[in-house]
Formats: sequence, structure tokens, C-alpha cells
Amino acid sequence: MRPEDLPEIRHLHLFRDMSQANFETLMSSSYAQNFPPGLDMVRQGDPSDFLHIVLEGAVELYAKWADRECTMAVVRPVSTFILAACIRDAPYLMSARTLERTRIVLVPASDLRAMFRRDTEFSVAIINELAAGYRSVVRSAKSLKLRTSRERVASFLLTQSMLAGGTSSYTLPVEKRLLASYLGMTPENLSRTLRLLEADGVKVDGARVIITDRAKLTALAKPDKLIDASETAIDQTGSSLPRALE
Amino acid sequence: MRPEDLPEIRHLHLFRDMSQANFETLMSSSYAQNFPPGLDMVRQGDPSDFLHIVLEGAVELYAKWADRECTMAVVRPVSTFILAACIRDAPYLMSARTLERTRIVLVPASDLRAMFRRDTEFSVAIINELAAGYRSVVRSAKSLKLRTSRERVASFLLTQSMLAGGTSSYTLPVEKRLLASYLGMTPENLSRTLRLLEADGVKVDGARVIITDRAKLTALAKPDKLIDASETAIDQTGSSLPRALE
DNA sequence: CGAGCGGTTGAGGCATGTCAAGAGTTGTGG
DNA sequence: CCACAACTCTTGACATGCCTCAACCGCTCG
Repeated sequence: MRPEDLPEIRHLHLFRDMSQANFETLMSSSYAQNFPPGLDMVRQGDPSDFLHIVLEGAVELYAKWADRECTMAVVRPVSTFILAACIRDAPYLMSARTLERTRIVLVPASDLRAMFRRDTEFSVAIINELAAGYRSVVRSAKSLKLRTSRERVASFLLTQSMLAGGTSSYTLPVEKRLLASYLGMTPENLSRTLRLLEADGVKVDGARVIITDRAKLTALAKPDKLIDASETAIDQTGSSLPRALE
Repeated sequence: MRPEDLPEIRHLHLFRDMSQANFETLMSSSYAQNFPPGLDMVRQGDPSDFLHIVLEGAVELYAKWADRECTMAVVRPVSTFILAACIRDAPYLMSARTLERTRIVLVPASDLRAMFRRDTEFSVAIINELAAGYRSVVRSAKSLKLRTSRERVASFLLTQSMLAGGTSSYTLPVEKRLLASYLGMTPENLSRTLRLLEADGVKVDGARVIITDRAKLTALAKPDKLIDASETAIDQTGSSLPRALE
């Protein structure tokens, strides 16, 4: 691991409050690794040997069933993924592949499990992290069940605008193909939906998004604190898609 | 609270391992309450003042958005709900209403938050509970995104059969109307789907389910350990629907 | 340059929701 | 005890949302 990696990790809420000695112990058994783009790092069903920390790049979490596949989340630096599987010492529920060249730190799950029994501050941090992640997936499930795909697209575009600082022009953080899967629709359907949304106050040209009539778009998206907000404590990543699941 | 309530609660994984003194402290500030059927106990958006423990009856967790509503889970005795909201001291993401006459114990969220900083065994139990719940919602999200409604119905019927002990005949645990909402479809569509599934090895007459050709039904449902299984540690309820979310 | 990939567009079909009506059941009050 | 209301469930007819298949464009990269 590079010396400049440590402060970045230490800055995460998950590791911020634990004792320095325990942090160092945990890190001493961890190691960093670089992956090329498009590489599968984790396969669903595999035993959860490591907590993953993304330091650079981007990771897609996706799920498969019966020859179908869908994107569940995109994880950006600096944040962690598959914490819940490591805690429970259970198989990963999702696979993970790199979207770009990505630098990852791998923390042995067994050390993690041993550590939170010894360091109260660490266990409190894990509790907060899990609770926030839990609520995040509930929001996502609500969105899937309560909104149509058109409403999900509108909400997404609006939320992204907020994350970009409230500007009415920004660029999409991921390929449309991936975005479609994340939102639970086909690329063709997303493409058509974006076209139709031009009548509702937003124009998308390539990766460029321009909100032309925020009031109109808002009326369609009906943003809701209980669906679209993110738990602030956890959202320290500037992550463009709702944070790491699992 | 009745004296016979305590052992039931103590038996939950969440409270099993904490010290007796701490358990008693937590319970001394808690109180039980009985609710008639069809009563709203929790409204989404309200501040999370209490962890809820279901001792008798049944509770539906549901979510609303823009005049639409959907069932997220049904909680049966003995188990808890809205743990994550209490932990984070954040608004409930879901509402809760009783399906039957229901007996609930209310644990003040502030006491809960204070306690897990003091009792390591309790914090470990919370970590396990949250991680299991987290994974449970991820499974649910995978099911929604990867399966068609027909496949979800088939999986549900098959999973229920397993929970009933592998028998090929059992009764539905909830009204079809609620089941439809839980599975993300309309009652009409569920009704039609059940009819069509008679060609795939299962017959539903009223609340009675009879699996007539398990192999055929299994081929359609393609049960998957990474979607349909439940974390055993948490599934001590005999719950008929996947356990409490949130 | 050519292959491969992402994105778009069109045509067509299936799945699902909506609206409406009626049968059966449950619960309530006269 | 019956009558009625309210509710669930079912079925039909219809509309529509979404997917599938196919073709094509434009870009990137070997």
C-alpha cells in the first residue's frame, strides 16, 4: 500500500473514529491492488473474503439471474463496498467489475470481524454505515415499486443536478447503457424516454444534461425526501450514483 | 408490560447476548401496547422515536408516494422493525399498520442508541441484525429487477412451500390483495397470473395452494440462494413474508 | 480501414395497468 | 336473524408501457 493511501481511508466515517493502533493493525493486514477496466473483481456467490475500499476509479455492482443482468450501484472513491457480506461471513449477493482503471484496498473480512468486537468506536461506525446502506436500498426499492420508469429517469436527472450543486447543466456520470440498467429499463427505452422528456423540461444531448424548465421537471419527478435524499453521513464520496449497496 | 413478554423478547438474537442488567434497563423504559386491526402505528416521515417489537398479531410495512402505495413487508411475531431508522435517528422510510389485533413493545430509540455504545454484545447483535436486513432488501431489489411478475409469483409460492416444511399444500399467509402489492403488481394481474400458473405446476384455490408439479414450477421459478434464501440467523420468526425491512 | 460498441430509431408484440362489472364473503346494525 | 354495506377476488375489455428485434449512425481503437 502506498503511504498516501492511508489518510484517505482514515478519513472515511467507517475508520475515522477507531483507535490509531487498531486502524494500523487492520491496515497492516490489508493490501492495495490495481485493476484494469472491465475486470470482474467479485463474483456473486463467492465467499466474502475481503472488504473492498475504492481509492481511485469506479466499480459497478451488478446482479445476475437466469441469463439476465442488472446494475445495482456504482461505487466511486473514496468508499467501501460489500461490508454486509463480510460482516455476516456470507456469500456476496452481487458481482463487481471495474468501469475504469481502479485502485482497491482489500481488508481481510476475518480481521474486520475480529476488530469490531474489540473497538467500540469502530462497531458504532459499522452500525451507522450498515443502517445508512440499509435505508439507501429501501429508498431504491421504493423508487422501483412506486414510480414508473419515466418518473425514475426524471428523478434521477433532477437528483444529479442537485448533487452537481443545483446547476441546470451537467454531464451524466455513467454510460446511458449502464444508467438504463440501474434504473431498471432497457437502453432503448431510456433513449426514447429521454427524448420524450424534452417536453417536460430537460434536454439530454450525448452526456450533456440541460434542465430547461426546472418547475416542470420537478412536477413530474415529485422529489421526495424519503426516496431521493441520501443519508448525509455516508455521502462523503461525491458519488454520482447512490452509494455502494451490500 | 406483562411478565411473560420479557422472555419472548430476550429470546430474539438482537437481545439474547446483552447483559441481563442492560436488558432490564432497556426494558424498564419500554412499554407494551395493544392495537386494533387496521390501525396506522407509524407514518413515513415521522421521527423515529421507538423501536417496535411485534409480540402478537401482524404488521404491514408499506410506502407511499404521489397517491400510490405499496406493501414492502409483513412483520410477524416475534421480531422487530424500523431498527435502522432508530439507529440513525432519522425519519421512518415506511409506514406501518396492523393487519390484526397486535401487541407491540415500544423501546425508546434514544435509550437504544445509548445502550449499544455501552454493551458490546448488543452492538454486535445490532451489526448482525442490520447486515442481515440489508442483505434481505438487496435480495428483494434483485428479485424486482431481474424477474418478471410471473416469475416472482412462482418463486414466492415455492419459497412458501419450503417455509411450510416442503409440503406441497399450504395456505397463503396474507390476502391476495396485499400479496400482489408486495410482489409489485396489481390484484387483477396476480389473479390472472395465478390462473395461468396452473399450467406450470401450481393451483391456487382461495387461500389454498397446491403444488401439482414441483419440477415444472421449479423450472419456471429458478430459485436462487442469492435471492430467495433468508439469512438464517435472523429468520427465527417463522415469518411468512421475508422479514421486517427497514 | 474495419470491427466493435454505444446510442438511436422504428416496427411489432407481449406484459401489465386501468376501468368496469359481478360473484362471493364478511361484518354490522336493525 | 336478516338485510345491507363494504370488501375481496375474479373476469372481461381495453389502453398503454415496456421489451424485443432489427437496422443504422457515429465513435473509438486496434
